[in-house]
Amino acid sequence: MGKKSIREQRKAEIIKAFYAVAKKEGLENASISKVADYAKINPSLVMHYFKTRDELMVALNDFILERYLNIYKVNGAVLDTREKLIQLIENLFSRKWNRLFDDGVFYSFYAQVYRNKNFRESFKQLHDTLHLTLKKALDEAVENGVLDHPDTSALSNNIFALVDGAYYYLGLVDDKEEVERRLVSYKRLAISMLEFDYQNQDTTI
Amino acid sequence: MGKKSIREQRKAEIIKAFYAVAKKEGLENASISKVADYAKINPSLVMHYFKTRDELMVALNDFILERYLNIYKVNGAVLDTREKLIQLIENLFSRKWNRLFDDGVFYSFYAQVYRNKNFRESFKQLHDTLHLTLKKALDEAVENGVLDHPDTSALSNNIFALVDGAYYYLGLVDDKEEVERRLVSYKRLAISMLEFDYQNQDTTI
DNA sequence: GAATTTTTTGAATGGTCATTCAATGTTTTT
DNA sequence: AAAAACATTGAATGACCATTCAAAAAATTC
Repeated sequence: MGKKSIREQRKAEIIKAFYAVAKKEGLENASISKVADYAKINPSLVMHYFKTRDELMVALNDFILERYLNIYKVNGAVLDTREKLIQLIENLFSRKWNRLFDDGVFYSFYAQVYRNKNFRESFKQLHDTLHLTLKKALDEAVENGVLDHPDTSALSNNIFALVDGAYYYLGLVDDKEEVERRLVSYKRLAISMLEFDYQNQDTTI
Repeated sequence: MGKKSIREQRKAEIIKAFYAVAKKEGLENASISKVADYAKINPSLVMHYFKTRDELMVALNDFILERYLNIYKVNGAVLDTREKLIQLIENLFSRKWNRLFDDGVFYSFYAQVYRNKNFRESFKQLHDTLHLTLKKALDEAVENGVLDHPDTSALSNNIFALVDGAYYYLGLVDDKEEVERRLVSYKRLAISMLEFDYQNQDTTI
């Protein structure tokens, strides 16, 4: 009895409108009215589905984190050759091309991590999931004899540090050729990290 | 004739108040009134020295970038021993301890890089300066025979990628012991990057 | 077509925002 | 003490903000 609910679709629409406005004008300037305008609905409708703007923020954050997770989704490929392993590493650096969300919006949310414990925890959980996924892939490579490394967990973390740092800097670069050049350098370093001969390393730091 | 101007000191005070409020409540919530309250002056006085809020933003950004530059200021030490070189690299990872500004505020500004070309350019210039400073230090180490590396420019960029990525992730970590553990791992990797034997590396990527 | 449920609107709220402007205070020089 | 230059205030502006609420519109069931 009564009208069929389209609640979830509407909410999704609103979140996407919020994202679109934030992308264009910055998260801090994405107001309820602007979002409603963009979605061609009444501002009250936004408030109907999200009691406060904060609720909308959390929803957009979840939306972004979900997309972020997809970016690094492991293609089911079995890591049984050196080439596939290298391809996996290189894919980590190609966020730019299959990017599904805006870096400006992402870093705006990231900035909140320092003031909001909930944000911090969900961000950390996401990143740890990503790191763990890579670790598992590396473990598979070890099992298949295409990688020899004593600590795949540390290796995974280190590779991600490089990826994150790379994109942090590349966000500042306009020149596409410079971006390409840097990416080659970063990728080469990441791949060299697979090789590193820990036995010869001085551990007395 | 007339009153002595205290313009520059007042402006500095206001910028610091702006920074303090932004640190506490987030950049997006740091309004003129709140800044004036914090500085115990009238909101109009803020507008007297900064015609628009945007002008205040730019001023705070410059202030932050300046501090950021100081963090990595090279201690005049001559890089003539292996230990000093390693110490220099390790210092890059100790932002946490001599941190002079808030990461939340910093990343809020960084997020603007994606929408504002002026911000992007000043950020890039700052980072390139930092990278170049490290490169010069590495060159000195090469001259003094404590480092053997074919491309100190790339090495400098790569080390910074690791530093930036490291702090990106560490911003998510509450547990101090975990931070320490990670730092050790990152530092070890950075130092191992000094060693890397490029002659043996497969360059057909 | 009445009852029910959900969607959607439109008008109103009070608060805060950045910004303007005229007036007042304060310090220095002559 | 007058004049000049600068610092500072306080009141007012209109725009926009998130949020509330009651009413209307639409769709589904009986």
